[in-house]
Amino acid sequence: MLISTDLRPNEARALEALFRAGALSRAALARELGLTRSTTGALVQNLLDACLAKERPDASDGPTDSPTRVGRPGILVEIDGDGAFFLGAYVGVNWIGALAIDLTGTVRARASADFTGAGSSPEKSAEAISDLVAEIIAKLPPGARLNGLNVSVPGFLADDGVTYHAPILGWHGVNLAELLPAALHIELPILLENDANAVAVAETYRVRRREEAGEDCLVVLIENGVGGGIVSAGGLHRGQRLGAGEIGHIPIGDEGFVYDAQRPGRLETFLGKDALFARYRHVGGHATTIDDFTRALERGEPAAVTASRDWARWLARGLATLTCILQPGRIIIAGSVSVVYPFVAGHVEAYLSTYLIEGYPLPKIEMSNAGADGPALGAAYLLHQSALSGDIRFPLRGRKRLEDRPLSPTWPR
Amino acid sequence: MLISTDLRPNEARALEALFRAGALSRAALARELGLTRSTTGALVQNLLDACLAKERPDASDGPTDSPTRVGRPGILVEIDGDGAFFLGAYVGVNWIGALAIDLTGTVRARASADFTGAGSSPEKSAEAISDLVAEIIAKLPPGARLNGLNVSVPGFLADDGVTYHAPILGWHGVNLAELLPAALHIELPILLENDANAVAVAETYRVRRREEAGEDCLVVLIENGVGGGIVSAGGLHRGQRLGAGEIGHIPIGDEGFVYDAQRPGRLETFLGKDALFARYRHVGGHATTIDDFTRALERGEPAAVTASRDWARWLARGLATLTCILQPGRIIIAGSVSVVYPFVAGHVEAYLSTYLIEGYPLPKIEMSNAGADGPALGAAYLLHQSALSGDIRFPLRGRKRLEDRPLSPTWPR
DNA sequence: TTAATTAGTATTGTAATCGAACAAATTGGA
DNA sequence: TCCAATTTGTTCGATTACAATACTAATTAA
Repeated sequence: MLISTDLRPNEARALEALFRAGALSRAALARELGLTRSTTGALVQNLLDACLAKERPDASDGPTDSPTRVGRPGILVEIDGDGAFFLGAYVGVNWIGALAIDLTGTVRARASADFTGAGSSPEKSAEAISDLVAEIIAKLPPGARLNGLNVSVPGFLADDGVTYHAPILGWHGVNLAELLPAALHIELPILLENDANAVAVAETYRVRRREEAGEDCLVVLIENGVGGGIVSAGGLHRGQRLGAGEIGHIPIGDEGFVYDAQRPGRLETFLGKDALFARYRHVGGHATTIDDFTRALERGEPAAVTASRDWARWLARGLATLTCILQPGRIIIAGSVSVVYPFVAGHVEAYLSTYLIEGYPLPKIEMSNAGADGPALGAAYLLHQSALSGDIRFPLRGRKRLEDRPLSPTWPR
Repeated sequence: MLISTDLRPNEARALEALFRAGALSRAALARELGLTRSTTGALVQNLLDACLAKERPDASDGPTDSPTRVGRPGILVEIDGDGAFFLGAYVGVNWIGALAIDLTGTVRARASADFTGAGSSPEKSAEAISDLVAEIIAKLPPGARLNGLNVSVPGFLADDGVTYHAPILGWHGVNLAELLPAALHIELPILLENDANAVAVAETYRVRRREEAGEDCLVVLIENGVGGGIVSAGGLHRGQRLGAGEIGHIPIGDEGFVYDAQRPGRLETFLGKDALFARYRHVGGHATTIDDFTRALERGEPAAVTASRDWARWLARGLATLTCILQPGRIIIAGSVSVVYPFVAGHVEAYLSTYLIEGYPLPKIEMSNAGADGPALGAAYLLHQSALSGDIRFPLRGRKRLEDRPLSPTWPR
């Protein structure tokens, strides 16, 4: 009676539709998927048996389909969050974080720690991640099925296609995917992802408004380095070696605000945190933290205003380049330096429009929502997305069917 | 017995596999598709009945699968070219062209004419295209089934999502997809495509080597303007309004080789034909055509060498920007100015590597193959691709099944 | 000549889906 | 209050695409 270890195509599509909509009746789901009600009924029954979906007990809320409608009301079906869990982690320059989301995409547990990734070894990073993962697992319901760990790092895949470079962490040829399993003591699929890509997913995966669903989106992540994540047609544009979006390195001026002997004038040397503060000091400013800098901006300190306007001009130039090449519908500014953006939004948009041909559509520019969770959350979302799209690495099968056959990536408790 | 008007999924996959391989036995096709021989046999029979495939009479050539192999030899099945035809056209600044490919992707007819698109009206363009299309259809076998016309233009979709801007043609808010049907006197799906995108498809669609199949590729089309086409995972990256890849407009320097009051220093003002010749004259050169310029390069004329090296430096800078953002595996230089590239290939690669971080993979840089056919050929290939991937706008059904039901996009003769 | 191997086909079984019919639950009138 | 209209969910064949198996056909190697 029961067969394939992974989701069949329409089961995956049903879960995706339920994820997007939150909850649907069988009939509404049938319309969504283009199947008949009878087929959908059987489909839903399978998902219920597998503990991947459940019927919502309170049929009270009605704003799902249409209000005050004739006919027998449907029974709302929604994803059962406890059906599966996905782990995301982030190795940053100053801190490290991890979190778990459930099958509904809700964050169920998070943990973080100060960690000087730059001064430490990849082995230490693996151990730190392992500790955070253990901490998180303890907060999840007993018997929770873990479906993978995705770690986002500020780096890119090396030419060998296996190891990672993360100059900003001092990593050269590191294979975290090999280090982690040893430190974890759990068998779990391990993936790595670029941090800006992860943030891009975090900002775009959970789409509320319908018109934003298929929208192309560019996320610009500004810390000390500057990274970019490109989401097109709902998927990441990763490039040939999963290293697309290294926008911090595009040559854009002759000389940046901070000195760089190797590649002077690249975007990072104008937009990164160090660059901003170098410029700020150059025009007479004194603050050394982003918080102090924004407070100086709030009270209109001339040096801060000047530095932020200079920053805005180069940001606009970078965004113009990116817009010409990618034509995103939306650009999201993320990272700790992004808090400067609201002070100069008008300037950036004005500069940007002078760079583009008339008639060329201007992207919407927005601030990030995910905040510090972004990198780890996006990493976890990527696993969620893979599982819901039927990726065989993340077989979604629930408890009732579980008895028939052993499932490897389960956390025994 | 007969059912859906379009291709069923595995029929489409089978045609795609046959297209890539050229010809396959049923058994080889079964391995390719991951189906059983029995299923594939039925699948092939359907394609034969529909006149979309045919058995190759000479079983003589063997280099399809493996040589000197034991066992009963298979009967090679290949796509029946006459099963369907696709039209592609190109409206350039100086000329206009059109061609027809058959279901195997082979060019079966072409026609072109001098045409000053810049000085003329969109209505005239539509009429000129219509004339060329009539000329082409006359060369095709009687009863040929036409499956659409795709016109590539050096322009981009306007903000309204319907009309096109092509400043270089003097087009502002032109809806060629509405003008064309009236001029054509045939009912035919009409599509428009950016010319650089089309060239990108022309350069990448027909992949011979296996390792290049899924490769990300960037095509840089250098005429007077500079356009880019981005192919990722076998599909075009079109951006939000189908206008991605307008790389000629990225701000890259302070001032170009040619004066531009509106947006000085954008890539086009360094790399376009006018820019190259402006630089050439500036350093004392006299030639006025690309042919003369390359001849000057061949005999080592100092002015030509200087101009080409300056051109190479800015090309490298542009490619560095594009490589950081997109990380293509391959970059193809196309357009009439591209013939300069072989003279400075070494310089471009050397410059490029200085712009990129160490460890970052360098893309392969190649010259275009498609030549002047590129824009129209790519446009036609896009229709071919849509049809083979089961797009309902291009229903592939052959003659035997055709009797049961009227098919609109057929050319009555 | 025979064994091994591979290609193609005929037959049968099965999972996914559709279509039609029907019972259940609701709204809106009469 | 009752009944028509409407929508939901389910049941039960029929259909379809595919797999599994067994068989025949055509070739090479021994």
